[in-house]
Amino acid sequence: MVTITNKEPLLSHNRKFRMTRQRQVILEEIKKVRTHPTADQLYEMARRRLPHISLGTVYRNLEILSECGMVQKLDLGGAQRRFDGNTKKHYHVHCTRCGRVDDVPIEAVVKIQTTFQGASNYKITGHKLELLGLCPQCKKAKKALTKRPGRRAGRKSNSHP
Amino acid sequence: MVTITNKEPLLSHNRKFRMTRQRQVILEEIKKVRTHPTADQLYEMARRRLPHISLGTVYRNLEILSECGMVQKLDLGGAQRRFDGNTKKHYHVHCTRCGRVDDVPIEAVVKIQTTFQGASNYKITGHKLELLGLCPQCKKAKKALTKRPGRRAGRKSNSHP
DNA sequence: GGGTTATGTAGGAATGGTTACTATTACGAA
DNA sequence: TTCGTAATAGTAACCATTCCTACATAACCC
Ligand SMILES: [Mn+2]
Ligand SMILES: [Mn+2]
Ligand SMILES: [Zn+2]
Ligand SMILES: [Zn+2]
Repeated sequence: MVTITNKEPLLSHNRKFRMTRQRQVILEEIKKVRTHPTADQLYEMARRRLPHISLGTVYRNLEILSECGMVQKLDLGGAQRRFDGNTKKHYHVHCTRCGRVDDVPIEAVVKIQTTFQGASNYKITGHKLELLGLCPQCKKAKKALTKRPGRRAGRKSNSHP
Repeated sequence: MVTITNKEPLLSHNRKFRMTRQRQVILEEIKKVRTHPTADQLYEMARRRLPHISLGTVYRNLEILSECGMVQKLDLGGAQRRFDGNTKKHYHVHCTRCGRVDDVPIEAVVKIQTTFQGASNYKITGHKLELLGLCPQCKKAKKALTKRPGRRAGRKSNSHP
């Protein structure tokens, strides 16, 4: 269980933000899960506690919270952006069958950047690595039935059971 | 200069497509550049030769051409998808300052996947690696003037001079 | 060739995630 | 409390992408 202080204001550069009830709830909800939810998944989660919160508020606060380093904005390929309550740099695995996203508990390999340093005329300063594969569930499903493996993952189908 | 046959039909699985004038022009234009253009950049390029072509036609044909393996669809982070006339698997560098995208002429490192094979309970089957850095132009600009380094790259600002 | 059906085409309309705007409300300092 | 500012809910606008539909063309059979 994660407890977040709601007394001191958030800081971003030299701008300070209030910790409002909505912002607090969004932050608590994203810290609660490991599912890398999308903005509208978080909207649904927050709405269970604040039925009048609006989707725009969720988007705006996720932007602010990531600006303050309290959450991480993920830009994995695909239509919808995802958010991560874990702010440490880490890699992700993306299930190619159901769309689920999980952490890969290995620290960032900076050696990758040095490997590629001379390969182009760019000065390499960072990298983004995303692993692709099959989650445990889909491994089993794939092994069992060799039917057509479920067409492209629907928009809201990557809930973690 | 790249010449593409327009006599034999394109094949995708067991579906065959005609090589229409529009499709031909789009293919020629993307093969002509190394800039990884977006769909509407290609629309502008094609429009210089076919003033009546529509944006939807460009999207549809890029989809078809990538399905046939004649072009590559790139899903780098960011709003707009990019397309690549080079169909071989290769890595890309993304300039964090101007948004330009270039090739990294190093073949795909499959070792990456084996490194991460046991790190999660996923079966790793692929990976996406994107390098970030400063292009030659922006290296110079950064060194010369330490002014504010140009806000986030505008939508149509990454033309290669 | 003539007729018929399947498939592809171009352009415009619709979709959906995201952001921007506006009137109203909540907060915090004086 | 009062005043000034930031945040909110609700809604409209935005824009990349996808879908729809009337029309055209190819393929097929006879
Ligand atoms: Mn994570
Ligand atoms: Mn390329
Ligand atoms: Zn899965
Ligand atoms: Zn640059």
